[in-house]
Amino acid sequence: MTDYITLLKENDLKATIQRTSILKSIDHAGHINIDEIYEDVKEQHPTLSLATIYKNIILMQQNNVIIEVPMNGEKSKYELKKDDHIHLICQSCGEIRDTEITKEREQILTIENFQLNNAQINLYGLCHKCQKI
Amino acid sequence: MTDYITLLKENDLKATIQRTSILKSIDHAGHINIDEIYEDVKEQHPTLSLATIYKNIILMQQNNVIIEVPMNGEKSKYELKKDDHIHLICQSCGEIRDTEITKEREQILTIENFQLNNAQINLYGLCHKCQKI
DNA sequence: ATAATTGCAAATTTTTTGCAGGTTC
DNA sequence: GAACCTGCAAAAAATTTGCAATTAT
Repeated sequence: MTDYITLLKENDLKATIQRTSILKSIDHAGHINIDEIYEDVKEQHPTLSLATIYKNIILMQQNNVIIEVPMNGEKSKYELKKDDHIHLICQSCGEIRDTEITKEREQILTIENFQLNNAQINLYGLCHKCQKI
Repeated sequence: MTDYITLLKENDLKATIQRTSILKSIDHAGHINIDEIYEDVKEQHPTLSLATIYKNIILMQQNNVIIEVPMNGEKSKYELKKDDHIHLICQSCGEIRDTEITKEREQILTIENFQLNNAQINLYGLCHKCQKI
């Protein structure tokens, strides 16, 4: 993903330098929280305010550009909008890896009397590297 | 579940009236956030302070009495500690239903190179009732 | 040209902290 | 009676708001 301007326009948002910067930061990090975006984005745009980040995070969620990833015991992170997937969160190093919801897995999410809209699956544990330590 | 005093003591926490009240509130609601606990608990114990709730929510999580359920776009809710399970969250009426992670479903949680510790699965959609509306 | 967006500062809301007095075991 | 817990008030942190100036289309 690289054309944030198109991404924004396709979703009925004006392409401001602030928005493309925020998206670049999110895309680059994969999963990132508001404070981290702020630190990140300030390097190129020292005047970009935290209020602008808050406002845009809300707006870009509403317009399906980004997704909130609520975290256990810490601030929510954000990622670029993509199909439902599983987050593997390492409790040792903090790495968040995405993994696909395969067809077989999808069936498992078919639950009687419930019309699924979207799935938020966070698995906490140890990544490959940290298992060896 | 009814014996909150034993539950607390088994997990190395003193059984105060504040703690049993908070647990009763959580247990009764199923899933509930801090403000709701406060409103709830004040009825019986008008002097019970919000600070006490915050302190105890942290403590009871650390001591495995309760679990945080981070929510999309709203404050975290809390539930009594139990085995991993799936939350079915109705986007229309807000109801949160628990459903078991069956043996077949467990397959979704088996992922190469990841040592699973605990699973946080929130499915957003429409409950049976709200599908008909 | 118009409507939307930004940055700032201030307001609000949420969460944490310190400590004197009270409670549990 | 020792250690822990509570409630209060105050502090700190997080988020939202209003508005004049600027920017995107």
